[in-house]
Amino acid sequence: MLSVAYSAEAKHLNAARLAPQPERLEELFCAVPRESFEAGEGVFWEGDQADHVFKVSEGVLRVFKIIADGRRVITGFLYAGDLVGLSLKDRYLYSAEAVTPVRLRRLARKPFAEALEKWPDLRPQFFARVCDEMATAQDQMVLLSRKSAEERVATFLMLLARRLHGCHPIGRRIHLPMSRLDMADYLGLTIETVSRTITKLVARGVISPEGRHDFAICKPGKLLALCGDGDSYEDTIDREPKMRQAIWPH
Amino acid sequence: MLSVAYSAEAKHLNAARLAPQPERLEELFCAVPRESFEAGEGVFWEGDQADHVFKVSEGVLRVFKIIADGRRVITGFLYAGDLVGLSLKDRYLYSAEAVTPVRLRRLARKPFAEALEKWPDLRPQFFARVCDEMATAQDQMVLLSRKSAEERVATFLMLLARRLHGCHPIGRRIHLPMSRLDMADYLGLTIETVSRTITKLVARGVISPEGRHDFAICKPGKLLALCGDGDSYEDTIDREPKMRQAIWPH
DNA sequence: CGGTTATTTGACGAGGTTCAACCTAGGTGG
DNA sequence: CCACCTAGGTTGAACCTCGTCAAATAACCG
Repeated sequence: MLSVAYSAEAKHLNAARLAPQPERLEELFCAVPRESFEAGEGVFWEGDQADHVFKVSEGVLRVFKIIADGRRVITGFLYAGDLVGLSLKDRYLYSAEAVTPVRLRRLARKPFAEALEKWPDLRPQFFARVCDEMATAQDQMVLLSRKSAEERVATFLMLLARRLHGCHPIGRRIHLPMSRLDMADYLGLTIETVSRTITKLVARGVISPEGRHDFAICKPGKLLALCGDGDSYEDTIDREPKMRQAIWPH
Repeated sequence: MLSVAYSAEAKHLNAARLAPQPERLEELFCAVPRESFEAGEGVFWEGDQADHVFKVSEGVLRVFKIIADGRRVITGFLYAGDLVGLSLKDRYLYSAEAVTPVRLRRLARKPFAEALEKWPDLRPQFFARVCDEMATAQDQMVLLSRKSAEERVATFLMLLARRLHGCHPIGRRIHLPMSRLDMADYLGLTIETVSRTITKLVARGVISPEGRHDFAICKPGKLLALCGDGDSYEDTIDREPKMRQAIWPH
């Protein structure tokens, strides 16, 4: 935890002192060896002492919570380069499991926090990561709160497309490493609804299946429109009066 | 307020010198005057340059996003003592409006960031705030993703009860300053469903209305059970085997 | 007191879930 | 090399929760 950082003993700084100053947050992790996890294997569990911060180096991780009756909510999928366990205090708020075979680097919280104290340049980078995490969480709240099944699936596909090849996923293929159940638990739907929605998108020629876990995006514009994010300019103008009524009921 | 007294005195003593080191993050805000907003008034808008950080000093704020068709998602309600605009980069990710008449203090981002650099003691406090924000966001994702209308409303009431008087809301009254529409947009429901659900809870004697915006919690245990969080210890143990099966489908 | 807005209540329908059957791919063993 | 087996995925039909539309009621404000 950050609060212990500035009172750290010298011995905790040893590793850091020997290492050159990292230029980027990610480089902190280069010193430690990589650990491997098989698909389905757990990395840590909700409620565990949050001793470590992780950097995914290969593969995909799912992060989730369980509530009554065993209902599961996947709050995110993490890809190579993503950091896990940043915005935590003493306990993990969620569990993490490997979706695919995963390799990751583990850094104890203490040296991580010490590095942040020692090298101020790292702090904005750290902060930016946390902000991204927050922004993602907010988008997910929007999705879960107000989007239809179709919009949810479209948004998810768009998200993966963007992650895999920048902002112009035209005609590109996307790979869905996770099961339909994972998707469902991420999108707040059931596997059946996810499956049906995908079928519908395929039928309309928006995407085209290339095996069960790969799709080609045939109509990226259409897919974007289906996300329901309403970021087109005309839309904004057209709905202004209606919005005012809805937003400011006073 | 204590923090006001501290600030005034310290400022006097250190007139021409460096500002005094604030003991707490919140005290940073004591120097600036309070601004007032009427109910329904906007404080900042999604997409605006994120120049300031705010501390609510009185009243309740709602924080929300708008998507296509004017659909609104309220991502949070902020009460006295809460900080707004912490986990942001250059632009606000959401809009903020006053639910009730609000008084708040505004601090420019730059001095805020400088204070964080200058006084390391503030950083863990800042970090803790951000973590709480994240934890809240995750709980909200769980609510929106997997909870029934009844569970959502119960969770909301419980949240307010806890905020108003600690962890034991037995027999206590809660005040809902926001409209049913606000509640609906926060819980991912419609006003009608919110209304009906409340009516049902009243009919079952779980809560009892005292005007439209005040309720007494008659059966806090029952209300807690209705939240669907399954956070009782026995529950966790009992469902362990079932969970494992659900979590690792491989 | 009258007009306005928020909330409640009712009837109905749609979107999504549930339950169940079926299909498909990938792995295993004969 | 093929048949079988199994887990994951798809499809169908009934059901149900919640959303929609409409009207009634209750609080609010001048």
